[in-house]
Amino acid sequence: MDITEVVQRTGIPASKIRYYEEKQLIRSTGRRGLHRVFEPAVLEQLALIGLGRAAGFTLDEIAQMFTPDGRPRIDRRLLEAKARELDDTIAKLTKMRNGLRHAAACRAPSHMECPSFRRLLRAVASGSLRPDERGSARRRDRVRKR
Amino acid sequence: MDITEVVQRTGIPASKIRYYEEKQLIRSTGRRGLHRVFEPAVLEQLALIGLGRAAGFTLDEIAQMFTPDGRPRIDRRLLEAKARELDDTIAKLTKMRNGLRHAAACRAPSHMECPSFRRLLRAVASGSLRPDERGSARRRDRVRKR
DNA sequence: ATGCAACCTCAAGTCGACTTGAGGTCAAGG
DNA sequence: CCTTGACCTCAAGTCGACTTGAGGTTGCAT
Repeated sequence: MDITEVVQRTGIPASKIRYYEEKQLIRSTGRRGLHRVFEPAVLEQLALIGLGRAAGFTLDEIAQMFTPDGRPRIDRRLLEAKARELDDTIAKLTKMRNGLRHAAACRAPSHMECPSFRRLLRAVASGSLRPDERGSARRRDRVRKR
Repeated sequence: MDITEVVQRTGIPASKIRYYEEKQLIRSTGRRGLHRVFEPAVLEQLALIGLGRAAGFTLDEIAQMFTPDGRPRIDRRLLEAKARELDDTIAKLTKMRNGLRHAAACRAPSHMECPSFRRLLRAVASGSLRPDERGSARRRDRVRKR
């Protein structure tokens, strides 16, 4: 497979694919002339990277978790730690989603009158006031506006 | 409350608080001389912003969802859309976490032999190959390394 | 009244993750 | 054989979200 096919099958721009290769997150298996040649497995690897990014991990963290051929690294401690970060993130997101959903549905005149929304505020204020002190999943970056 | 107290109670650096004010995500209610004065409610608002960021929303998106005093905006359509983005993100994260957790626990000699991990790969490759085409939660940004 | 730590502003810098552009090479179709 | 369009490299630019630093002002304890 050449890079164009990878682009077509994944929707990921070529520049990003080259960048990932440069960063050692994936590998091209050879060249036809100048042109990179990829194994089909790269499709799965790219999807995995996408998932990792969506999960809030940095490229460096993803590089730590998986080898450039998409297999998980053997460091079980690290893997379990990352899983726990995700637990934490998932819990937060769930809280947030419930709050949003409720705010969207609620018919209270002002949302401050809505006990459910106030409950979210209290939970947020008590639980996660301090920003993640230690190694939770990382923040996301800028919007892709096409 | 002056900014120092907000810093102490939230753990958020003053620079960030000023930045959020500049960006209209929060408001200081006055000045004592030069010094900003904040209402206690700002603590909840900051926590809410933190939650939003952790959920992968950009500051602009958060500004859209909440007023500078921390109340949800009335646009129920938008709020529900954001909630759905979160559903999607949560589903991905859960998949990822399960994969990671399994990889950490699994005793298979190579992870490629592990049916459970291969199932993750297949799911990832089929489901989320195309990067979020439209308005899902956004990527996170750089690591804070202290 | 005086000092000075702590606040202020505003511009510039940083960081991760990419994208863009200039300039060059080459595989493949005509 | 000769285009030509798609690919290549490498440097520089961009974007969001902050942080840092220089230079200035001031609430408040002594």
